[in-house]
Amino acid sequence: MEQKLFVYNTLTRKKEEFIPLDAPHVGMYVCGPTVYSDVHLGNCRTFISFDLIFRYLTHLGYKVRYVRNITDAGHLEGDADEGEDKVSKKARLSALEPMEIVQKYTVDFHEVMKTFNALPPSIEPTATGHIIEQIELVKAILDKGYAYEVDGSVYFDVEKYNQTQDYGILNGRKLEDMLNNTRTLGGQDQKHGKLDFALWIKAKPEHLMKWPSPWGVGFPGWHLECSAMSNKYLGHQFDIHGGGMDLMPTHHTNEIAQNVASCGNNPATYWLHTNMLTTNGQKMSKSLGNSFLPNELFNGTHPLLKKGYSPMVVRFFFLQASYRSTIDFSNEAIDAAESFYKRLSEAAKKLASLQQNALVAVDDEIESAIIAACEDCYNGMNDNFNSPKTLDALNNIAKQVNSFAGGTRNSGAIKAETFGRMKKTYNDFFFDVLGLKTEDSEGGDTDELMSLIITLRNQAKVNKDYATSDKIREGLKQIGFQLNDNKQGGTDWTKN
RNA sequence: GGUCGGAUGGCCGAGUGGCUAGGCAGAGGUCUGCAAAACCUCGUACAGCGGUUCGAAUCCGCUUCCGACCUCCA
Repeated sequence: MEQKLFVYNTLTRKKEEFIPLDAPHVGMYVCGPTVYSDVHLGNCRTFISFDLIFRYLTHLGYKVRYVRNITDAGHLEGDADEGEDKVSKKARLSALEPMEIVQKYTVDFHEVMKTFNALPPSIEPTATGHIIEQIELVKAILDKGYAYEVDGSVYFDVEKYNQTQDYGILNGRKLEDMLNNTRTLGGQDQKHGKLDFALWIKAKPEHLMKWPSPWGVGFPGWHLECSAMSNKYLGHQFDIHGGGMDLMPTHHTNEIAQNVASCGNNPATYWLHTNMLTTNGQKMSKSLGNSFLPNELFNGTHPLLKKGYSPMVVRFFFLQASYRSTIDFSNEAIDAAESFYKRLSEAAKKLASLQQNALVAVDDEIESAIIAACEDCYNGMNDNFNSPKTLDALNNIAKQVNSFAGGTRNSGAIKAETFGRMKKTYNDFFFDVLGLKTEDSEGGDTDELMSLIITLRNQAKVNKDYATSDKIREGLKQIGFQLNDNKQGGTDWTKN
C-alpha cells in the first residue's frame, strides 16, 4: 500500500503503523449489537465509526473480511451469570417467541444502518447459529485446564490463567487490584474466584433459549460467541478487533483469555475502541434513560430536540470528532454540523457538473493549494482515521471548487491533471470513504415543478415585478425550498 | 474507594515543545433589484498553580472540575 496508515492500538496504548498479517487481506471483527430492543444512537455511532474504518481500508486497496456478530442469545440481564437471558426475558414479557424478538430487532438494526449509509459487513454471524462451535470452545478450554464445571455450568478460572498469562493485558489492570475492587455480587457461590466468568450456564426449566451440551441443558456465556465466531471466520489470528470502549475492560479481556486458553494466542494484532456518545456529559445508555432512538432524531420527536436532522447530518456530526473522543450531543453542535455538511454537500454537487476552463498559465498558488488539500485528505485518515482532519482538507477543496464555480478563480489556471485529481479525491473521500451522500433530488415530480416555478419567477424578474418574484421566493422558503440566483442568470434550489 | 481518560476562543472540534487547523455563530466587504449562496477580511483560545526549557497550550508535578470502567451496556 502506498499510504502509511497508523492506528491507535489499545493493547499497546500507542499509535502503530498498520501492517496486516497477510496483505492485501485484512481480517476485522467488530462486536455487534444485542438484538433485544431498538438500537440507540450511541450504538449507531460505534458501527458508523467502524464503517468508516472498513471503507478506508477498502479504499486503500485492502481486501477486508469484516465480521460483525449479532448477539441473539447468551447475553445476561443484570447481575453476573445469575440473571435471565436478555432476549428471553423480553420474549416472555411480550409473549413472543425469542426468535420473533431477534428477527424484529435484527431487521430494525439493518434498516437503521442502511439509513446511515453504513455498508453491511462481509459476514454477520449469530450466536444461536454457532452453539456447536461454542461448545467445542468450552471443551477446549476445559481440556487445557483453565475451566471447571459446577452443577451443569462451566466457569473460566481467571486466577489460574493469570499464573501463566496476563489477564489484564488489555485493560492495564493488575489482578490483585481487580480482585480487591470488584464489587461483591450475588450468585458467586459456584465460582472458585471472584473474577471467574461463565462459559456455559445451566438453564432453569423456565428458560426459553437452551441447548443440550456435555454438561446438560444450558446456554453459552456472553463472551464466548465472539471468540468462537472470530476463530471460525477469521482464524486464530487476525488483524483488527473492535468494539465500543465499554466492552474493553470486561468483554474483550475475557475474550482474549478464552482465545489464549484454547489456542494459545491473542486473536488480534490491533484492538480498536470507539468512544461513547454522551448527552449533557453523560454516557448515552438505555439504563440511564438518556438515549435517543435514530427515528426520534430524524423526526425531531425527542424532547431534547428543537428539530429533526437527516441521517446524513447525523453521520456527518459523528465524523466531526475522531472516533476515540467522546461526542456530546447538543442542538447547537448538530446545527453547526448541519451547516457544514450542506456546504460540503453543495460543493460535491457543483463539482459534478464543473468543467475545467481552457488552460492558461498555471497559477502556482492555486495549484499547490489543491495538491496539498488532496494529500491532506489522506494524511487525516492515515492518522488513526482522523475524520475531522480529512473534513478540513475537503473543505479546502470545496473552497477552490466554489471559487471556480463562482468565477472568482479561473479553473484553467491549474493543470488538467490537477483538476482531475481534485475531482477524484473529493468524490473518493466524500462518497466512498466518509460514506456521505448528497440529499438532492426529491424524486417524483418535484424537479419539474420547481423548474416551472423558477421559470415563472424569472419572467417576473425580467419584467422587474419584484413584488411577485420575492413573493414566490418567500413562499417557497416557508415550505422549505431555498432559491439561489446564480451569476449566470439562472436559479438553483435546495431543500432544507 | 481503585484504575484509566478528559479540561482548547460564544458553540463544536483537530493539533502540537517555537511556524497562530477547520466548521458554526458574529463583524466588515465584494457580488446581487433585494436576498441567499459563494468569495475576501477580522476575532489570537488552550482549567488553575508551580517546575523543566532560550521558548510550553503542548513535557513534569500538584490542585480543581468532569467523565468512563470496576455490574449488562456500542
